[in-house]
Amino acid sequence: MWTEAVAARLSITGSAKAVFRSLVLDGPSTRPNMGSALGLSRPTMSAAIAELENLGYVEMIGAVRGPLGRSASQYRVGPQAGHVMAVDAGSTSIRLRVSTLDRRLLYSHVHRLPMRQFEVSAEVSRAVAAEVAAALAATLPEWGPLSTLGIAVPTRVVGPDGDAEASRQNVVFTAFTPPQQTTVLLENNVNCAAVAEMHYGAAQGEETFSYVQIGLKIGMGLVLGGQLIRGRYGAAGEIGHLAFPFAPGTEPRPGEVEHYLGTEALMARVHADWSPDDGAPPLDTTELLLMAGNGGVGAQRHVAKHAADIGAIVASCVSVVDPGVVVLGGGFGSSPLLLPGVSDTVRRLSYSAEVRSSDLGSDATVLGIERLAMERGLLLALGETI
Amino acid sequence: MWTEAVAARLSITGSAKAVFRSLVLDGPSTRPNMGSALGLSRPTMSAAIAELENLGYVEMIGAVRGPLGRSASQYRVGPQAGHVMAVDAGSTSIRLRVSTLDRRLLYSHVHRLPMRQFEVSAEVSRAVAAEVAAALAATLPEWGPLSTLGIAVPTRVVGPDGDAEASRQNVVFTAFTPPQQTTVLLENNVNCAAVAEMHYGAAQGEETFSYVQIGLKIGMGLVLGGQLIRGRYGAAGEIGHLAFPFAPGTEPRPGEVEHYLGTEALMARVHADWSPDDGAPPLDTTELLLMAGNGGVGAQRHVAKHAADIGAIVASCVSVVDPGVVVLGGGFGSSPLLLPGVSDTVRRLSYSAEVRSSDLGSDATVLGIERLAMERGLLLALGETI
DNA sequence: TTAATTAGTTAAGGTGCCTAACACTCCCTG
DNA sequence: CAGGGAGTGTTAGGCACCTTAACTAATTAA
Repeated sequence: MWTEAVAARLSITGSAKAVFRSLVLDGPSTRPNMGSALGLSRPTMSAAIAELENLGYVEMIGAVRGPLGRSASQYRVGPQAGHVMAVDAGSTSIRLRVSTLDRRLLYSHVHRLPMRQFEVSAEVSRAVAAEVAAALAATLPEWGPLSTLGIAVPTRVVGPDGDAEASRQNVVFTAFTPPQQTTVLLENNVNCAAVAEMHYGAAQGEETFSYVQIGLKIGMGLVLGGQLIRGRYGAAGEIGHLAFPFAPGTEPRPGEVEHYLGTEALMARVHADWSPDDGAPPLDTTELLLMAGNGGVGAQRHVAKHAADIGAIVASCVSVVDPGVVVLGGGFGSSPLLLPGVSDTVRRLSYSAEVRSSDLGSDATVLGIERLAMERGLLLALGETI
Repeated sequence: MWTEAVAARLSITGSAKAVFRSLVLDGPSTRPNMGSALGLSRPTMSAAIAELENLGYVEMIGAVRGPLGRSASQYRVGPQAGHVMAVDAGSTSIRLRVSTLDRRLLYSHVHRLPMRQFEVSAEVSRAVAAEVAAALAATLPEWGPLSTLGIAVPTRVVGPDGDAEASRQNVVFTAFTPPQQTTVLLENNVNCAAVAEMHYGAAQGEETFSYVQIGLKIGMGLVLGGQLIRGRYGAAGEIGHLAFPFAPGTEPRPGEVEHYLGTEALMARVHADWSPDDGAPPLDTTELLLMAGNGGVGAQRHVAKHAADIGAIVASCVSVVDPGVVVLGGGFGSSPLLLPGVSDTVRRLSYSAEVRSSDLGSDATVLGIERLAMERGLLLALGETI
C-alpha cells in the first residue's frame, strides 16, 4: 500500500488550505474572487489551485465572464475531498443525508420508526444500520471517499476521555457497525439543531446565541463566539436539571423542570383544568396550539401560562450566559404563539435578549449534524485533525 | 515624530513573538530551554533574541550553568515591553498593583474607603484617581512605558458597541481621567476573580470552570476552554437574575435570587429564626460562620440551609454550562463550611461537578485584573491588537 | 484591427524558518 | 596545565512560501 496521498495531505501549503476552505464554506468561486477575498496574489492562487487539482480536491466547473476582459475559470470542491453522511437518530424517525463538503446533496432519506422511541434503543440502532447500508449501496464512485459519518443522538455525548457508559451515547452502535476508513462523529441532537439554526435558520449571522428546544423533552444548545459549547461532561444545555421547584421552603427535585415543562405534563394540566364551556379538550399540543390560534380562550390561557414558564427557564439561561439571542425550537417551542409570552417574561426577569422562533422544523437536527460532519471532513482533508 | 518603534512592532517575526510570549507567561528562561520548548532551532533563537534585545523587549539577567558544558545566558522581559497597572475599585477598598508583563510586582497599595460603597460612585472615582496618581508619581524610568491600565468594577461591562450608559461602567471615570498613551481595560470584578482563580487559585490547570461569588451580592464568572465568557451584553454570570422563586403557582421576581441569597437577607432570616437557647445571635456572617465552626447548632442549621440554597443556584449553572469544576468565593461563599452542603445539593440535582472553595481571599479581583492587563499588554507589545 | 481590460504565467526576490558545520566556553581528567 | 567532552552560540547555505514585476492570453468596445 502506497501512502502518497497521506504524505501529500500533510504538506498542503497554507494558501491552498485557505482556497480549499473557501470553496468548502462559501461554495464555487473563481481565482480572482478568492484571491482578493483571501489576500493572495495571482501566482499564489495559480500554485494553490494546481496543488489542489493534483490532489483531486478541486475541479474546474466552467468559466465566468465579467463585463470586460478575459473570462475567469470557476472551481468547486472535487471528488477526492470526499463526502459526508449525516444521520439523525430521532425518536420518531431516522433522517439521513449524504452530501459533499460544500453541501451538494447526494442522497437523502427519511425512515419513520414504527413507534415512538423514548431513548436510543437497539431498535433505533437496527434502523440506523439499515438506513446507512441503503445509503452506502447507493454510493457512486464519483462521490469520492466517505470521509465522515455524523450521528445525532438524544443523549449527552462525551469525548474519548469521558465515561461513554454513563452517557449511553454508544447504544446507537449496539446493532450498527460504522464503515471502516470513516471518521465517526457523535453529537447531541439539540446541539445539532443549534448548529443548524446558526448556519441556516433563525440565528444566521449570530456569533452568540442559545437554542432552547421545548417538546416531549427540553434541552438547550449553546453557541458562544461561533463555538458550540459542550461542557466538561457533554452536559451543557441540560436545562431539564435546572433547580425546580426553587422557592423558600421548597426543595428542588432533580430533572423536575423537564417533567413540568414537557408536553406530557402540560397536557395533563390542560386536561385537569379544562372547562366544559370551552368545548372538547385538545388531544395533543398541536391541537392545543391550533385552538389557541383560532381564538380559543382556554387554550390561549394555557399557552400563555406555559409561555411564561418557558420564559422563566429562558431567563435563567440568559442570566447565566447572556447569549443576546434565544431561538425557540422543538415541536411545541417553535410555535410563534409562544413568542410574546416568552419574550415578555424574559424581558421582565433578566437583561435583554431577543427571542425568536425557529423555522427549520424537523430537519434542524440532521442539517446540524451534516454541517458538523462537513466541518470535520474539511479538517480531515486538510490534515488538521486534533 | 519618528515612528521607527511602531514600524518595528508591526514586523516582529513569529519566532520572536513566541519567545517573548514565553518569557512573559512562563518567566525568565534560557535560549536552549525556550528553543526546545518552542521547537525553534538555535539560529532562530539567536535571531529572535537579537531582535527582541534591539527593541528592549528582552534583557539578559545572567548565566545558568548546567552540570556540563558552557553555561547558557538567561533572559527576561525588558523595560521597553512596558508595565501594567491594575485597580480593583471595590466596595470597601481600592486595591492597586503595578507590575511588569512577567508579573514582577513594582508597586502596590490598598486604600480602605471610609464607608462601604454599594455601587461605583463619584467618591470611588475620586479615590481611584488619587491612588492612580500616587502610583504614577512613584513610577521609575526603568519600568518603561505604562502599557495598560486595568480597572475592575462591580458592574457589567460592555464593549465599544454596547450601551455604556445602561451598564454604568463609566461612572468610575466621573472624577478620574486615565493617563494618555495608555490602553484602558475595564472588566467586571467577579470575572476578574474568576481569572485569578484560573491562574493562581483553586482552578489552576482547569480549562473550564465556573466561579460563584457569594457575599453581599452574588455573581458568577465563567471560563470555558480557557476563555472568559462575557456574553452579548457583558451580563454573563448575572445569576442574581435567575428565575426565583420558581415553582408551580408562583411568579418569579427579577433579581430575587440576589435578595434571597445575599448576606443581608440571610442574616435577617437568622435573626428572625434565632432560638434564645443558642445564646446571642451572630452580628454578621463572619460570626455566624465562626459559631457554626465551633459547633453552634443553630448556626450550623442556618449555614446548612444556606449551603443547600447556594447548591441549587450552582446546580442551575452546572445544568446550563456543565463547567465540571465550580469554585466558591466571596466573603461568605469561600468558607469551607459550605462545601459539603453545596456539593451534596449539586450532586443530587445535576450532572457531576467538583465544588471547591477559593483561598485567594480579597486579593482575587486585583490579581485577576492584573492578569488581564498583562495579557492585554502582551498583545499590545506584539502589535496584535484586535 | 486596435485599444482597453481582465485572467493567468514566468521570473526574480524577500522573509522566516531549517540543517550542517564551526567557534566558544565551561568543567573534568590525566 | 594541555586536551577533550559537552553544551552554547554563530555562520553559511538552503528550502518553503509568499511577494512584485513583467509578460502572455483571452475577451469586449470602439
